[in-house]
Amino acid sequence: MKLSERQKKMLAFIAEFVQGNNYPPTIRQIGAACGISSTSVVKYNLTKLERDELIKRDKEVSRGLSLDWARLQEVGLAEDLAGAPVTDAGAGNDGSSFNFFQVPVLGYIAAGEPIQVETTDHFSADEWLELNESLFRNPAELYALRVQGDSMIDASVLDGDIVILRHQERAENGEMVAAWIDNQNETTLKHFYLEGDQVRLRPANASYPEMFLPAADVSVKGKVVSVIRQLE
Amino acid sequence: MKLSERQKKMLAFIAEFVQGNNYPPTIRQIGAACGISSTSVVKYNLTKLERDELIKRDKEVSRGLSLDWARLQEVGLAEDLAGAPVTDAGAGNDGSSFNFFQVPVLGYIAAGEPIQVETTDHFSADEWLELNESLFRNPAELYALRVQGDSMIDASVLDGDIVILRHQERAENGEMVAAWIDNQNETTLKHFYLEGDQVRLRPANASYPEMFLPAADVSVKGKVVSVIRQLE
DNA sequence: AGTATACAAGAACATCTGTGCGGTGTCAAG
DNA sequence: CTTGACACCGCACAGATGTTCTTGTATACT
Repeated sequence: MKLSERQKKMLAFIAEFVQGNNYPPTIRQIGAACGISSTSVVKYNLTKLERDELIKRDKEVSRGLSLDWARLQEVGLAEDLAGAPVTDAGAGNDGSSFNFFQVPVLGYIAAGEPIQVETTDHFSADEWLELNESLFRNPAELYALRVQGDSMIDASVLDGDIVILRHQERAENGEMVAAWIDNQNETTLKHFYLEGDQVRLRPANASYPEMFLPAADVSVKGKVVSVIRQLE
Repeated sequence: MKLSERQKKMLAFIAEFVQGNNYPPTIRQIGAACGISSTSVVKYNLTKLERDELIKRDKEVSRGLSLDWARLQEVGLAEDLAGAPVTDAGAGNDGSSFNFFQVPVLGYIAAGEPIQVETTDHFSADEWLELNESLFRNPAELYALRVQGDSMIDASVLDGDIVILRHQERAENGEMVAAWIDNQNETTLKHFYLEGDQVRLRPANASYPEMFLPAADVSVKGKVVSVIRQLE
């Protein structure tokens, strides 16, 4: 499955629009935002996206579409979309009288061996955390992942914890990040170090090896800003 | 501000519909679900709700409405809307709710040497956490404390973490609790073990000693149900 | 060349959907 | 009794919106 630039743009716009308006855009709005003059072309691409199960659509229903965050996470797109900056016009002004906000829980991330992100049964597409705004800045850039594995145990991040990440492409050395490894199609949770043109991904567990990769093969998907653990 | 039964039903239906579909219902769908035959009546009541700022509406936009959960919470309606199924037209039901609540952060608790803490005065709480109800049951019993010290570090609870506790007098052996030590007027965070008529309070850090006390001198103030850490 | 496939445009079409307006019944105030 | 606000109903209508049909342009493969 390969997405065209246009389709990615559509996904980004939908994500952004929904976040700003609390309801999805119309075909024509998508077209306008993505520079597509014809409604049929939008539908054409929407159908593609639906075939890939990246979105869900209710036929003949106005604004009857929603993103499938589980799948998006699976193909490594969710992180980009979740932190999408709200730039475009038309997207909403919400009164922002909210003093709390929602953070999408996108799925699982490997803290042990990098694993294919599986978004099978455990994860319901719309799981959200509600957080107090005072604790975070720029909540729109946040998303959450459930930790799978124990490789970050020495950093006091345990299997099953929820990590909250801020979407960003760059990280300082030593920060805990979600890193996407290109040729392995995997996202993993590690300490990040840029050393020349190499990236070192360090687990916080002596029984796991460090990973050394060409910087070009690693993209930072976000930085961990919070850890939440449920004990009961 | 007083809402009619019909308006409450409409709110409940909207909440439920959005939960199940990820997009809002149309005026006609609301009407059908709430036993309103006329679209204008729906609009009539919708306008009322918007005047009270319980919902937000974009005029001339299909499905252009959204609930203002902040306000709903404010007027104490959020709880009612959470699980209330609307009998008529079934939208997807979904156990999860949008309910959230506040947990008072009461102060500091010692994870090293015991220090004094006040656990009764909710109103002087210097800070509140906003949490999603889906994560917890019986939120009224919850409160939070900031951890001071590193004696629980082996349990992955660090200095500065916030622990959320459920208020309860009893604990199972091994659970992490906030324990009040009578003759010292102190509360401390420890693993709890009842051994005969003695209580053993075990830190999760080899450099701190266990405490052995008469059961009569120790009262459990609550059990840790969650740990939250801010990294930035 | 011939054919199949992916992508795109534009216009016509069929619904969907919010709005507006006239009308009904109730109820309390004048 | 009359008046007026309030809650409600039906219905017509315009504008919003998804779908479909036809046409055109590339590209890859036979």
